[in-house]
Amino acid sequence: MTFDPINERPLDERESAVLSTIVHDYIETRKPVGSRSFVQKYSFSISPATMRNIMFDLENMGFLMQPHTSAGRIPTDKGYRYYVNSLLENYSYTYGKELSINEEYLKRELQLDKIFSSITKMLSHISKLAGIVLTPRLDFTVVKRIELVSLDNNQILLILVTRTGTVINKKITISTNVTQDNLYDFSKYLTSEFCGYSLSVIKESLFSELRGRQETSFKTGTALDIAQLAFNENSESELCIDGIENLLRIPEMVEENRLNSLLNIIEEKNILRGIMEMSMSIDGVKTLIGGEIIDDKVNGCSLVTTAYKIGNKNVGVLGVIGPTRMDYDRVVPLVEYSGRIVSDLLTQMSK
Amino acid sequence: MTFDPINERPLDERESAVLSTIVHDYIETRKPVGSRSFVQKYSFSISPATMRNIMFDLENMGFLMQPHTSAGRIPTDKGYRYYVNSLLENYSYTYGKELSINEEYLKRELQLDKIFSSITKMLSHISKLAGIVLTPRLDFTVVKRIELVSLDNNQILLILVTRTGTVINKKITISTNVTQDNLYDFSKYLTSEFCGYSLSVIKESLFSELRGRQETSFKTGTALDIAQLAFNENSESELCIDGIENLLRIPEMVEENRLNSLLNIIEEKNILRGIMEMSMSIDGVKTLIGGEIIDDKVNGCSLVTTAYKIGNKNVGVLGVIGPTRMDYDRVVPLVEYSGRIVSDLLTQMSK
DNA sequence: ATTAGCACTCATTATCAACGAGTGCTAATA
DNA sequence: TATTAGCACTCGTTGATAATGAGTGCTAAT
Repeated sequence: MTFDPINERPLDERESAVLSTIVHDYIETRKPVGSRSFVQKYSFSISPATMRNIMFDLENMGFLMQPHTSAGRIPTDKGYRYYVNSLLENYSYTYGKELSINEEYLKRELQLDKIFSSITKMLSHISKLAGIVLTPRLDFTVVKRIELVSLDNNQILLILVTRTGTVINKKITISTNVTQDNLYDFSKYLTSEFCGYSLSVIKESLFSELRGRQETSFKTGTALDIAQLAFNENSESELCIDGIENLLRIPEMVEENRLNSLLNIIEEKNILRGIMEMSMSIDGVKTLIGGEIIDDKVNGCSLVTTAYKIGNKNVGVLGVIGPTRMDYDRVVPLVEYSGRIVSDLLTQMSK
Repeated sequence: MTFDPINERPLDERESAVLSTIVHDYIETRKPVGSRSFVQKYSFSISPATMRNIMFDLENMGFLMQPHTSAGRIPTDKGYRYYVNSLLENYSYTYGKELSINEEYLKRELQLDKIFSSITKMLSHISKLAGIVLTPRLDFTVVKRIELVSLDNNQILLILVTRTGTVINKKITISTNVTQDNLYDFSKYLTSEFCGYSLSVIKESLFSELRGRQETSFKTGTALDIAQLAFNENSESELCIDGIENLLRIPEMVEENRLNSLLNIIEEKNILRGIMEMSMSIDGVKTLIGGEIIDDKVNGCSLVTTAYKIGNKNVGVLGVIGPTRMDYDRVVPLVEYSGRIVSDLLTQMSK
């Protein structure tokens, strides 16, 4: 793409209004927008010819394109970008309760990962697109209780109760034989020592702590073994996606193989995770349109995300993925609102 | 439908061969089967005219139908039924490893419900249709350890370790205040007393047991409270479904609103659960074709299921749901084989 | 019982014209 | 100078018509 100073001038008021209206109309109807009917439909007080001139300019500046000669115009990615930007500028952040996210239901979820898959489901259900949630890294999880339960002679179940009241299970295998009573003692010790700390902190201090400890009813060597296995794994954040079937009902997704490219990206979760993680450090809603997601590897898709917090700290990202021609007017507030709900929920639970 | 004795005669050898081949061909091509090309393609040593006569008879008997006059024939549900029956008769049960179900992976799953959702995923992935699994009722789950962990002043986490080495969590809320040490004691008691018994047995005997008990370090009243909350819930089996998006890629599912009726049934999980439960008492693969699933509420779909066991006891059902025109030659062995794998796995894990 | 022959049906495909909504360009206008 | 009317042109969509071809049922001959 060559840089052309003429093409980079800011839009005047009328052009801006026209562009936004065109994008809006196209999102609504999925039909290329033509000058004559467009002027009529929106009662612009200019003639179709003038409209054509404006459209011509907007096309030259890269905001619009024609599917073929003698067809109306449709937005380019740049056009959508302009639309979304002005949407975000004038955004009121007062979206109502009509989204009806069932907080009570979420609170009752016991299993940590289930909370997030529930949120994913809700996002997809309300948006009628695919919901996507990046869970918090376990490293940041603050632990309230640590319990060890003997399963077999050499298998131990580690149960972490998090500050939010959810539960993480992990099975570990050791070589030496340990009695349940020993484990009770060790559990007590761990809980009293590390209650209130995050997993990453525990990981750091546990080993030095253990080595320094003298009097114990439990062999230090075995304790170290257990601790190592229990806390040493680097706990990645997880990526939940749900509602892909919604995308399959969207015509522009099904036509051609847009679908395939999208499904590929979705299956290669690491790529998507990387993209999501970039939103982690940003407050507010972030949109990625078309090629912005990942250079031209995915076409015709947009990703709307926002980070969610525990307290003041951004811990994860949630959002929606769908066709570029999605209803940003609804999706952006939905994501924004969901982010706040989830933040509130998690913050409240961890008190 | 009127009963017509002529229509109920058994098929002779040639008719049988023709019918099976027609069904087979239609499953392969999704094109109505016409006499002339059909005779050619499969080198039948009869003339198209004779083939027409046979087809005419088969149509009269209800095995075939014409989408419109002057089109070839396609199978009716009854036709599919005949095909599947003869498939099952000659079925060798020696299907190979090419299905590549990742047993090792499954074994590592810690959370009980995750095992079954993994199995569901695999079924859908391999069959390219929707996988469906009815999990065992928790009542039948044999418990190996029972642990109680105090969360809050009045919240307790119940952890059941099952014989298969998986874990069930449940949060319970009581009114009185209990210390963790008390809970340790109670956990020990519960484990020593009920290790090896199924939840249903525990439920029955726990209360009388507790009431009869005299000397205890733990107030009997509170223990009863906890036990009641912990074990009293009637634990239904769960229905996992995955891979619906596969169905959306199948043309005959998308055309018309077949999809809707199917999705409705899938969302009303109770209906489907009832249907699945009927397969529980049957050994071997069970197929339900078209209207057989549930009288004409779902059209054009088939359900292939088999029960799976722990030891000798059927505990759950797994299978595949897809269009009536599915590849039974592959799906039936897949389901059969998966059933055996899962049975082996669960049986082995519970030793 | 089988088959050749024949008239008939009907979905599919190709062709072609008419239509309409769109465009760019030019010249007249406010 | 910006706007607009007018005009020739493009091109996807629609609808009618005809040709094609794969299929059928029926009848009579083998």
